[in-house]
Amino acid sequence: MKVEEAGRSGCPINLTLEVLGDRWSLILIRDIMFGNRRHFRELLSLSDEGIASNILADRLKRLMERGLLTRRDDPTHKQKAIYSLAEPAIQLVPLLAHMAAWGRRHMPVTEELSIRAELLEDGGPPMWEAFMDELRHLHLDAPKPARSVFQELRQAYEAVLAKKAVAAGAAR
Amino acid sequence: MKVEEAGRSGCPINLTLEVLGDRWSLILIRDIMFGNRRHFRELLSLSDEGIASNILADRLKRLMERGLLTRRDDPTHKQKAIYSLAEPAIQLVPLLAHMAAWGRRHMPVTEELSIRAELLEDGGPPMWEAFMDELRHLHLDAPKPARSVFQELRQAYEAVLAKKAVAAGAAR
DNA sequence: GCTTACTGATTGCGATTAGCAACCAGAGTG
DNA sequence: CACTCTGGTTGCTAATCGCAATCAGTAAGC
Repeated sequence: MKVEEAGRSGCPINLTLEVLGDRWSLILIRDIMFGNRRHFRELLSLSDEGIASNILADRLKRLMERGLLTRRDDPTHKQKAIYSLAEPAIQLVPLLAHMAAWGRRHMPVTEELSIRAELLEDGGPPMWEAFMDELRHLHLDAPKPARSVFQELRQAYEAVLAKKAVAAGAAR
Repeated sequence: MKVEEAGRSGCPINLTLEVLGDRWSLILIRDIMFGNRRHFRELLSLSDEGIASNILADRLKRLMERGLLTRRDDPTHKQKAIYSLAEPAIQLVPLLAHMAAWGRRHMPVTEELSIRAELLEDGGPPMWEAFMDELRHLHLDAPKPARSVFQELRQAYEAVLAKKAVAAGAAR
């Protein structure tokens, strides 16, 4: 039982790490943000990294307590919940873009999983802002913006998959 | 004994998290980077967050294995080691700047510990680049750049401390 | 109305990790 | 010689991780 949780220090980097400094929180936010996974089962079974259900439940709870996620009932199913990004989580877009850019440069990433990172890096802050506006539409009740970064990312991802399929076919 | 460590997925965000996704690695890099702490004891006893010596030893080893830090002997003391940032770690500057900016906006930070974050945020990419050049001088063998972001940050930090001391004196 | 599948979780349990405290040997200092 | 400082290591306990099994409530098919 946690008695208090005042944090180890008032340093902004430390405090950010106390919220996001584990191996799953940002993975979850990534999946909700870029994969638009809004239900428990989607996050559980579509997870590339294979999160366990108890860890998922725990992280969702923690992220809600810290104000990064919100949860509401799904009207189509009385037991279904919809998880949404709160504004602080939406503002992680630049951070995630930088993280992805760093990983792409220094880690053995796969092409299809890093094409979106490349796009986001090239797009820079204007693209991030557009994406954040779109997320505010999808997760908060903001109006729908003209540009859909979400669609741009998806199309680029599918183009790579298609290209790889062609290459695999030619090699046969 | 770890048999293999191929990673959970080839996603750049995931791979970055596998290296930096814990509560101490980035704290260490922050202290080496912004505090210029280069020895084990400095990192151990000047740590605001109070890292334990075994955790420190483990993280230093891990970060060296992953290519983020290097270690060399200190010529002034045969038992002393000097830890330096490698290029991949230096390239974390923008990431840390964004992390600090996010923390400053969404977490209960203290003024004196966030003034440097504010400066780095306002300075933007040009300041980050200048800082990275300076780090390459301090940690690799690059030439000394004209601008010293390090000094700018330190002066701002000390100015806040001085201001707080005056305020405390006036309140007495 | 009965079965079957799916919903967001919870529980049990072994393995790993975190973190505190004590300790260590080698090196320099007075 | 005694003392301090160096980068660590060891032992121990508590917390956390992560897999598998399980759960009760809901909806849909028949």
